[in-house]
Amino acid sequence: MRIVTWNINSVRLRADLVERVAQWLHPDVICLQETKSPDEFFPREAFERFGYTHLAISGMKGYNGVAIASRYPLTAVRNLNFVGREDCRHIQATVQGIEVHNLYVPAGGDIPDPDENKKFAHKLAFLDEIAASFTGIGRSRRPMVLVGDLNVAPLPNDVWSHKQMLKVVSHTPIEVEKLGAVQASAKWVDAVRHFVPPETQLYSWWSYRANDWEASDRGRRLDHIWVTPKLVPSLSEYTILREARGWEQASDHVPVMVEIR
DNA sequence: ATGGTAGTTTCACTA
Repeated sequence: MRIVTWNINSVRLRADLVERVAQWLHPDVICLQETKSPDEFFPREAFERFGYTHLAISGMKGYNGVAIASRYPLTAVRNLNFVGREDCRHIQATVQGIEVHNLYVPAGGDIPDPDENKKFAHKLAFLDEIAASFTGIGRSRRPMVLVGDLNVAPLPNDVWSHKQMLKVVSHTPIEVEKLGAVQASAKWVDAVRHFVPPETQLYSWWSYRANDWEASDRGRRLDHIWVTPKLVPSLSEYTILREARGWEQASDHVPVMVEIR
């Protein structure tokens, strides 16, 4: 099974780019974040045309929104809400016996201080609640995959400059610590770092604000695929589709793919 | 320290 995660930054604007992702990566399951569309306006026809006839979607007007599109049937579809908000940041479904969780963690604003910045406080609380929701359920359950825009780049080589990013939201020690607690909650294994050693820089997001994203290459790895331990021996391939950042009308995030044999 | 771009909810908000 090939599973892709992609922050698409408006599914209505970029539905056609899903076909290009399908042609490059041949995924069986595509998990999207920031769809920015109420469910009744989700471009179902486009996904069906590309072969993704099974959809689990949770969207709202203008903000957030997550979706799982699959070539195989989706069962046990469920949304979870965190920090008391119904803001379409989680959807889960079971596909081919694997429980897939798709998450869009709050970005957290600009100031990395929960007292000064409510968005940062929300992000930290959100991470705490995800960790709590998975604690203790890793074992004795069906295999699980967690994907999404987690809005944290945990390793020093998940950002273009560890030193310059330590006080920038997405790479602060408190966020890295809390993401680490999420990862420990179900013994999640970072499936991309399973293939790529921590000495190698890896990014999945480049700001729209750079003059030349490719030349400056000030990226961050915000988009992740994690698997439960029993799936690790089955990990067979990964791709971070850097090319997609250069497409016309690109998202600022690129698709990340892992294959599980 | 500043401002840069993109998307949708638009002369404002989120990222």
